[in-house]
Amino acid sequence: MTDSRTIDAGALFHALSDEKRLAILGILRQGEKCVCDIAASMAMKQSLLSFHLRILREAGVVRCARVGKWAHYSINPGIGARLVEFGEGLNKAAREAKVVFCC
Amino acid sequence: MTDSRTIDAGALFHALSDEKRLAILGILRQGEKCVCDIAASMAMKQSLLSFHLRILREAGVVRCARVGKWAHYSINPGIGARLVEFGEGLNKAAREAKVVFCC
DNA sequence: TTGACATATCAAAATTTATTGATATGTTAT
DNA sequence: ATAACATATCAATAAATTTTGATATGTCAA
Repeated sequence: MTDSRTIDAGALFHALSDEKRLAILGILRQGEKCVCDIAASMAMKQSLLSFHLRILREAGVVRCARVGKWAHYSINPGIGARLVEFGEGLNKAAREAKVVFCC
Repeated sequence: MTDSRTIDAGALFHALSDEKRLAILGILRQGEKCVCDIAASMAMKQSLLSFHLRILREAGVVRCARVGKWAHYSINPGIGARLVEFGEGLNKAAREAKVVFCC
């Protein structure tokens, strides 16, 4: 059960921590793409691309729709909200932070 | 120049991709803490804690104020906004995503 | 000024993650 | 059925990150 609700923050951030995966995400910002299109704009071995796509997929960052022999990848709607939520949590904590000198 | 504006997404997400660092962040949500306090609630070698704090610090997630022999760590105000911004960018892209069948 | 303390840094070892090349799986066209 | 294609997976290696133990640095108190 790896849907957009069940992903843990660690896996999500790990998926986003790699430059190549961020580049893939950059390409997907334009819209849905099949693997061959991503490969074309990335100069990257097919098996490696597949590896990175899997990590993004399993972390819930992207989703995949198989259409015949092609795999169409797109940004998972809802993943942005997860990040916004996390960011707002940090904001809230930082705003309310009590500066209690502890030592 | 490692301030809250100049951090790159890769380093930021990498800092947040580790369970122990997320746990540290969880503790800092309560407010500013010195290293000894964090150590007390984390059962973790001092040198290892220092290592993780450095990664969080260099990614701009937390900041450190030295007070005598103590180091006070707190969540960097502004880091939440970075995440919110990134998340909203993804949301926007996902919303506007053209499903152009490419292959 | 010596000693105890808080934290940081360093080098080595352990662990994890990324990359490569080869092969497998499933699909479409012939 | 066969061949060509798109993508995924696997085992081996390479590279990066984390953990450990030891030591260094700076601060405070006696």
